Amino acid sequence: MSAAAGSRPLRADAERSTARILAAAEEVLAVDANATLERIADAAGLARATVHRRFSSRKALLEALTGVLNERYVCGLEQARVATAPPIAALYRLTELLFELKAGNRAIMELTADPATKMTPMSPEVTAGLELLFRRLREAGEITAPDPAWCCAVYLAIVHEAAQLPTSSPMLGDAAGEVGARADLTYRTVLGALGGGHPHG
Amino acid sequence: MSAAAGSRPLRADAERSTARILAAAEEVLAVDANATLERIADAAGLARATVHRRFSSRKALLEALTGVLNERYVCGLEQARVATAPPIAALYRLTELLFELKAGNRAIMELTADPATKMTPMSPEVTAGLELLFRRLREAGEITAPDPAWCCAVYLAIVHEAAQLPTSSPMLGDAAGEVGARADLTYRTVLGALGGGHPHG
DNA sequence: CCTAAATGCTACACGACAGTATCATTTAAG
DNA sequence: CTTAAATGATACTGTCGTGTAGCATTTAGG
Repeated sequence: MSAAAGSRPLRADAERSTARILAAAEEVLAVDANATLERIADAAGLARATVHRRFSSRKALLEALTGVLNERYVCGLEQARVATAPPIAALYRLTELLFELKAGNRAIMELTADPATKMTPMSPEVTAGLELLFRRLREAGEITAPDPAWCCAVYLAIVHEAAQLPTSSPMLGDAAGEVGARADLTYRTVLGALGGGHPHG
Repeated sequence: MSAAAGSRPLRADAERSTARILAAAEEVLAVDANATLERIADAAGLARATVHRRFSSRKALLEALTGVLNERYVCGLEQARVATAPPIAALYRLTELLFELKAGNRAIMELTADPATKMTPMSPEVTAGLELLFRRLREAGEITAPDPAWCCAVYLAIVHEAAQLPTSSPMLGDAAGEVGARADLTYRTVLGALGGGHPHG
């Protein structure tokens, strides 16, 4: 669990602090990407100095945070059996997991990449997993869009929009609970967007 | 054309300065939403002091910029005859216009709204026009999604993604030029996403 | 219990940026 | 041409956020 395994093992409470800081950062930065370290410290119930003790700089904190997010994506990709399960099932499962893990936080992923390079904030592992999924979807005839990169972009964009959709929307009407309804909507929308044969659910 | 018609008519060169500043701001802020006023001034070929003369504060500049963007949207909605033309044709025309006018700059629109309120940066007029279009699309049976707000969100998200798609993508293969190909892709993707009957082009 | 680690708190240095002011110079417009 | 507006350049102020340091206190862990 430790953020950096390079140094001596941290004490138990210190480890908890890092976890609380990362959680607070995720929560605060999701609302305001330029939030102060002090705001994050407050949300974590800690002093700003402690934040600086666990993370040498703001940049370091952001990188650690994107690391956590990437881990979640990887976890989701594994659980969804993106490489082995029937691709439609994998897509559905992955979508559910993304909403459960609240990994749909697109804004946070773009905090690390500096404005100049515009590099992808997602790890190559995650990108590869997602592209594999959409390649398999295409080979199975579930979608027609030939470019995995485009598929990923559309998928993540729709996940983001579905996550921000107000609970009162008629798009989330029946059946399952909060996350289930959003996942369902995302699933159907993405398949339609990428040329799936299901015109509707 | 003047940003604020409240005061005496500006001299011709001053008016040009404001225009150049707004153009530079649009260009620079599209890359880095937190760019300095000095960077904007440099891009406009003006001194930072001049920026402060034409716009009383950074906030004022941002508001003026979103105003310009909103005007473009309104212009596009009018030209596309969103209220009167056959809805599919209006959607296609509007999409073309958005790419021509480079109005797809989603990031800039979110600069005005402070993180707390999370209000929509688009003017009610634009929102109403877009929702009208999607309501008409639904009534015409072109899409099935019942929530206009969801339709708008998905539409704008896909426009944004299509705008960022690299020119080398196989999704932009044949037929028309740059903007035409992106508009075409957006059009097909959106209809599919919202439950349109066209599984592919 | 005892030691070392971790934290809270305060103060401070440093840099970045917004905004203001002044003056000389250029430029539009009558 | 003549006047007033607009600009460039420079300097200055004030604020905010990051990062550092020191000290007293609390807490984990042997």
